[in-house]
Amino acid sequence: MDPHLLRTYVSVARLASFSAAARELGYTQSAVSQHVAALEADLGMPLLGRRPVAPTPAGERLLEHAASLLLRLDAARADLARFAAPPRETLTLAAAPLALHPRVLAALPATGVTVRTLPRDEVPAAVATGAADLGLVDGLAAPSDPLRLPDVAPVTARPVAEEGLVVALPANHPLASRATSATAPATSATAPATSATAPAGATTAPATSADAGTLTAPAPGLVLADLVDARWLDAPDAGFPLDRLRAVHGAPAGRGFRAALRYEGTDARTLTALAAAGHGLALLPASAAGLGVPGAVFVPLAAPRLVHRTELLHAGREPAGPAAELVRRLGPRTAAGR
Amino acid sequence: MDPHLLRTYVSVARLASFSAAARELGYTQSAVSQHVAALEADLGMPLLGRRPVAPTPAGERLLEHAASLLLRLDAARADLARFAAPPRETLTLAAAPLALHPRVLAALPATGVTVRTLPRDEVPAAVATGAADLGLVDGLAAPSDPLRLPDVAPVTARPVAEEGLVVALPANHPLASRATSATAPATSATAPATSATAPAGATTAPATSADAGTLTAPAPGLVLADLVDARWLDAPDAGFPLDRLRAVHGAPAGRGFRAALRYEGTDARTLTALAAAGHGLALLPASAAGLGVPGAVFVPLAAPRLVHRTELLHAGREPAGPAAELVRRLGPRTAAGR
DNA sequence: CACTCTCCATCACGAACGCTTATGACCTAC
DNA sequence: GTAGGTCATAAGCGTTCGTGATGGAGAGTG
Repeated sequence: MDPHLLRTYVSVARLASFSAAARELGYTQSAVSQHVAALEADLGMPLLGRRPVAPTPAGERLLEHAASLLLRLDAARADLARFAAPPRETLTLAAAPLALHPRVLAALPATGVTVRTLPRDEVPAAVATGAADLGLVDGLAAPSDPLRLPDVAPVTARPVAEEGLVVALPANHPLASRATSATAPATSATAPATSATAPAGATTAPATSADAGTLTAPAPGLVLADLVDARWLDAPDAGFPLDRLRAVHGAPAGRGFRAALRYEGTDARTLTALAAAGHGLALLPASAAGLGVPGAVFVPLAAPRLVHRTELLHAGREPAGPAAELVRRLGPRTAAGR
Repeated sequence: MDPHLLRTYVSVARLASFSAAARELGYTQSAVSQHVAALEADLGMPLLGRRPVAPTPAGERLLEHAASLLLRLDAARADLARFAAPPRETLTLAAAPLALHPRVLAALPATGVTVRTLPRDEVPAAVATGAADLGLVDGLAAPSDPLRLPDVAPVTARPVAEEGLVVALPANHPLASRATSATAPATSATAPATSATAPAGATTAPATSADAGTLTAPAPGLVLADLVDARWLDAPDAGFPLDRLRAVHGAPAGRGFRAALRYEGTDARTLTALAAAGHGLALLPASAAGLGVPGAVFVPLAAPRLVHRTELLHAGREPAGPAAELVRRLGPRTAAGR
């Protein structure tokens, strides 16, 4: 199980071609063929079906292991390199689409910052391999529970903020009347000041309701179970995967929360605009109301009791340089939670 | 970062000797020297100080990574091998010293079972590498919270049981009067029936306090904070590491919970006997009262609100063979918790 | 059906690598 | 000072690894 062989195997499996993998890796097709043969001989089982080139069941299994192993290998390299090199002056921040919390924006240094939006599950890898100094990931969790991050990469997580969840609707949607606040503000402020000062861990109650018309008799929010049969935006890279909603609701994978329009991209504002245009519902953090999307209505999610939690990731034990400063500003308490 | 080089590096660091590592690995001392030199050249930094042979700070860091990487490499191998081979007939169970819960004992098949007690942090590795089919780990956690397992190995955890915690004392200890029940039963039953039928997740309330008189209120149990200055048994392989108690109490590492006698071993009954003999306090699951150690008194822990949680580990997605049967008997609910 | 194109497997060869033996430099013990 | 231990270095040599060339197997085309 030489990592070299694993690397070529992963390439071959991904490209479904020995020749293409050879081109990508700078090898000869012959070498790639020998690599795969060596790996299959080492493990004593076929890994790839030829013609067409596709992984066997065992090969599929190996792909999962190999991805994790190679990532951790790179992460170890990066960690050691970071250990020796002097701390960088610049700060690169990898953020999931909905994770760029106002609290973080307020704590960023004035210069030398690069922000990169990535799909949610690529952020830990970016932090681990050193492609980014810090990462911001978000997700659904019970109040004050840590996020269940995939343990593909060794990173340390610190809580940043928790806030309520809302469902984005077009203004003419039948359920829009349950919104507690008015439509989105006209000014498209980049950093909404609401909840920017809320301490992490505090469950942001849906306070400061604008008008009291919807408070008592009509439901103050939506129940996710009532939206199982609705049409949702399928935005695996920008919002929450629909399977996540199904898991939260307890539905089996593939049942309920049907997809309407599918959005392949990582822009949270685009996603909100699509919801506002009636192409499907979207579950968003409450601060999405500050995105300034005209025509969007946000209805708080009343049940199940979930929060949108944001966590800050860094590699290794303690960050250094500007990353350390940012961590210090965001998290005065070092070991948060259990 | 060839795993071969990592393996030799780990051996050299552990044995603090190039020559000894060469003997252990079946290499020449020269080869080991070249391995280390190659690794240092690859990473561009010294890893070992010579004379005496000791890791540099960067080398210490690499050791952590290397241990995890090599373990995962072995785990991947074992998983693939398991994937191809027919399911085994026998069942090997690796259990932490306090994790062999009566519920599990009751569910074991009649024949073909091997139980192996290991230190707590070696159990996941044993399961991942295939040295054991299933693992049982225990730990302190908030009620219904999953254990925080070190992610050194890719394993799947399922809850088995939760029960209260007790502090083991000798009968003549000043705090022994706070015990709720009498001393250990005379009969040394192998499988205590108490709490064997208690459902998982039920917090064992400290009920039926014995007598009053010590302080203002007749405390029905002990508060961990009152025992910070007591002398504790230091049994890193059998009980809970003292650092774990310090972390629970919020004390900095190394402060409080001083060690009295140190026990190097994995026998829970021995540990209880040491506590009964007055060599120090020990924090144990409530079912330890059934170990049948004469002279031992067990006082429930009233605060902080913690439970002794037991989880079952298995490698891969789904177990096969007798392991699958055991998992099925223990965990009717497949996906437990969040 | 022949032809061609592309794909992957196999063979042979040169270069590079990896391990061993042998030797040197250095330290500690007596 | 010598002996015994350590680790580093050099030379030798077998093995491995990658390349280039060749061959068989399908797929598409006329």
